[in-house]
Amino acid sequence: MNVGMAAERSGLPVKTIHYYEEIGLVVPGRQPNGYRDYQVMDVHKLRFLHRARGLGFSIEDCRALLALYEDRQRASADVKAIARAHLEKIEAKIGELESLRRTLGHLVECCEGNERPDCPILDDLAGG
Amino acid sequence: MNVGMAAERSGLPVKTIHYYEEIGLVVPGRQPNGYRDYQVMDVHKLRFLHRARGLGFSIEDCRALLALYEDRQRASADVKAIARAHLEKIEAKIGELESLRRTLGHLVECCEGNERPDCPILDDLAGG
DNA sequence: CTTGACCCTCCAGCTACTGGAGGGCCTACC
DNA sequence: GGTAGGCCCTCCAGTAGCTGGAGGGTCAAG
Repeated sequence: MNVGMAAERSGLPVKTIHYYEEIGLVVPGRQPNGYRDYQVMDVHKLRFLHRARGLGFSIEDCRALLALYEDRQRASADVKAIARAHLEKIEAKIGELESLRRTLGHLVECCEGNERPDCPILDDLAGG
Repeated sequence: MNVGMAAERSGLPVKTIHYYEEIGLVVPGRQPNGYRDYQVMDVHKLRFLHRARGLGFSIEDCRALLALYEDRQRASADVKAIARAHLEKIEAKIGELESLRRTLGHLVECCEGNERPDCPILDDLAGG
């Protein structure tokens, strides 16, 4: 199957699929005319990547997950370790953003937002 | 003052200060020997950038905020608009990450994490 | 006169794509 | 047979915001 069809079935843009091939994630065969030739299993892997990236896993996480996905012998603990590490990163990021939201929200509330030049937001940025 | 001192006083790495010069955010004068020469006001601006970047404002937001910071006539509403737009982006990002956390947290809980190959995480990635 | 700390410029790389140029292939229609 | 449009190819450059390194110059102390 051509790359356009693989894109449609996996939900990934063609350019992204090219990129995944370039970095060795999913490398299809080629048709006699040079066009990429995707098998059903390749499309499964692309969909897997689509979903995993959507959950915020990094490319390197995805590479590891894909290897585990293809390894019928792997222990579920290996997968869980990657997922849990990622979950921790997400939680840290949420904590960070919430702290930002508090600070910035406070500043926005304090600012009159009128024609006058007095602005607690700039004052904070300058002085903090 | 040399870039090293500006770095120390602003809290930014030297490389970052170079970069901010390259993109025209804070452009210092030069000493006769070619070294960068930072004034007190430049350091204020660098600290301003340090704080604003720490609050997650993009470089282009920072450029706008810095222009407003230098403009004694500006209305506080202009600043507030940028801050509020940024706040909305932060809130959207938090919402996204929380949804990720729920999904991923659920998967991690469901996974036995043992020596066996059955793994709901991979099953979800493959089938979702 | 040498050591070490600082400074300079320029280039490459990171993440994960995205867009475009400039071309080939393939099918259908006139 | 010619052409229009849609697909495909490779290669290069750019995005954000730095970061690291190479290869060199400058300066103060001992």
